[in-house]
Amino acid sequence: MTPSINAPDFDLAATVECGQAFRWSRSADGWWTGIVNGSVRRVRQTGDRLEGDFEVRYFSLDLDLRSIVATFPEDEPLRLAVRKHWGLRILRQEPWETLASFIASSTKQIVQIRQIVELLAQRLGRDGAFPDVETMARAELPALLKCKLGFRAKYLQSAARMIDSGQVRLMDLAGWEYERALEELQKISGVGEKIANCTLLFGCGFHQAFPVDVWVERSIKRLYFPRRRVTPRQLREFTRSHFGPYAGWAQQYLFYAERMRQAPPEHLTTRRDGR
DNA sequence: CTCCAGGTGGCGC
DNA sequence: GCGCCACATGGA
Repeated sequence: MTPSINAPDFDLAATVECGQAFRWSRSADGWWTGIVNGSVRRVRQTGDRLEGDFEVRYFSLDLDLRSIVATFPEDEPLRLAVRKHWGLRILRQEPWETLASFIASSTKQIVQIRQIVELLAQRLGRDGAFPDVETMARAELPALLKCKLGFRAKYLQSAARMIDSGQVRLMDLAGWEYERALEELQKISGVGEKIANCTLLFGCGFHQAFPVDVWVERSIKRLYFPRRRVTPRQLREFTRSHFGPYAGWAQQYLFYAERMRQAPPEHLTTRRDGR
């Protein structure tokens, strides 16, 4: 019989579908299948019961969601997003796969990011696992282009090479100060503030990292700065000061709520008419 | 066919 | 700093 635990304050579907991970999919029978740290995992949630091949740490089930949300500012927009998607948790993912996935993400739709990550795993990885840094560092550009990376191929290749050669110390970042870790990642060409923050939040345990993409920017402008001009400088200042020590978690609630406002419920497909 | 996508680097101001 | 543009590729 499969192992199971009581997992209160947890929404498996929201957690794996909110845009932070790209290798989970749901079967008709309600089971989710994902590849975590190179191995296949099958998980199902029924009410508060979580069963299957789960890892408590990966799903951040060792953290108390109520305590985290208690650190959020008392504002209505965030309160609504949290209520709507209660149980969404930030995953603890592998740093390299996280960085690589988000390098692949720039100006791509989520369905296409999933496709690129899958192609990289199938063509370059072992047994469907995401290719490690060394493998990616040795990969030639044409091989990466076949994975539909387009202009991102050279960025991914140089990222792998900088990490493999020790110029960027990806595996050490978790123990560093946030600002220093952010700067370290931005030494990589093709990695700016947004991708660096995604990597720190989803892959390196920095709860305060606050990625600002087009959806979050739209959300924040609409909810917090209606009919006002906001410069990039002001936006950055706001996202770093307003949301507290778990700002990244707040960001994910805002991101997912904004996506769900415009997308059909179960798939993160896009509409382009803005309504 | 046209438009656009979890951005970034390089450019001119 | 800020605003603009190119950058590959595929889905709508």
